[in-house]
Amino acid sequence: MDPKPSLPTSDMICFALYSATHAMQHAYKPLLEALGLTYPQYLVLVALWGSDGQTVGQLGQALQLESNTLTPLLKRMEAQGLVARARDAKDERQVRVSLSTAGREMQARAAGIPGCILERSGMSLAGLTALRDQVNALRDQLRGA
Amino acid sequence: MDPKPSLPTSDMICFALYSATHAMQHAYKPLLEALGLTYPQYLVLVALWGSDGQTVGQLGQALQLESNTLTPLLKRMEAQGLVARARDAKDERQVRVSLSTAGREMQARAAGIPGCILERSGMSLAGLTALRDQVNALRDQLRGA
DNA sequence: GTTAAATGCATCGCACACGATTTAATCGCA
DNA sequence: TGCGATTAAATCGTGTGCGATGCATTTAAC
Repeated sequence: MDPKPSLPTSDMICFALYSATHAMQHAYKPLLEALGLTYPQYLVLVALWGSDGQTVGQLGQALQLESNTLTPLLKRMEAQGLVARARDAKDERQVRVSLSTAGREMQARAAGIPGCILERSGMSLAGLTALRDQVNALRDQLRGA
Repeated sequence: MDPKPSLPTSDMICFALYSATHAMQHAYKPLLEALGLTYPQYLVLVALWGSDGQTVGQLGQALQLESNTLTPLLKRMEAQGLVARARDAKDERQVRVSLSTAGREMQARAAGIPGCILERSGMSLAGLTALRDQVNALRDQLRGA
């Protein structure tokens, strides 16, 4: 299952994250496909459902993505009619992203997704939470160093 | 730090993996850049250092990648002179990938990388190993269903 | 009040990643 | 032997990701 049992541990944890991320996206894919969304697009919607009208920079902070990734992604979502993009009147350097009606309605249609994934994971909520905290701790250590 | 505290847990573990993977690749990047490698290319080399002359399919099995990802990746590595690609004489459907001299020499030049990452992670070897096993278990659960 | 620096977003180029399809080689079975 | 089914790579199109760069706007300094 693992690429090579003799791999150094630090390489193996990295590969584990790498392949688990792929497996996770694979699990989300059929659920999101039914809504016409990709995984990063879903993340943008989740962020906006939590707080609408965020700037591109705030979304990037939340999702750990740069503007060069977000701009084309948001433009595709705008073309799909999920969000609207508009320069902030106070500071015209900033672009605020807001949910359209279709974008808000998507929340109800996507409501079943987390439960589906939770079930597929075969883990308890407490187990997942603990794992999440450990993975986040590793991430912050690597980023913050 | 997290996108939204109110996110469902199964979404949050997924995002944790997603962002930790990015952070990990970010940590590898400067080390690999000095060798002229990307992270997936490094993974291919690690796999070949373990067992040279694998087929494209075997590499895909090891790295959990499809031929549509591997073929252009391997072609770039061939253009760089790291590997050679040749049809198997016994079964000409298969393409065997073997290390060049430069590809083998890269192993010594990359020897310090796992130690660097281990240090950057700020975790003990045992801690990393335990985390790796949990992440792998989640991945297998998602994949194997 | 004009200029220099910083900020926020967009553009460009490159490298994955994958679903769907195609092509070439091998296998299975009558 | 022959030919459809299967298998292994390669190809095609779309969508991220990110480093480097550019441009417009705002802020700070003088």
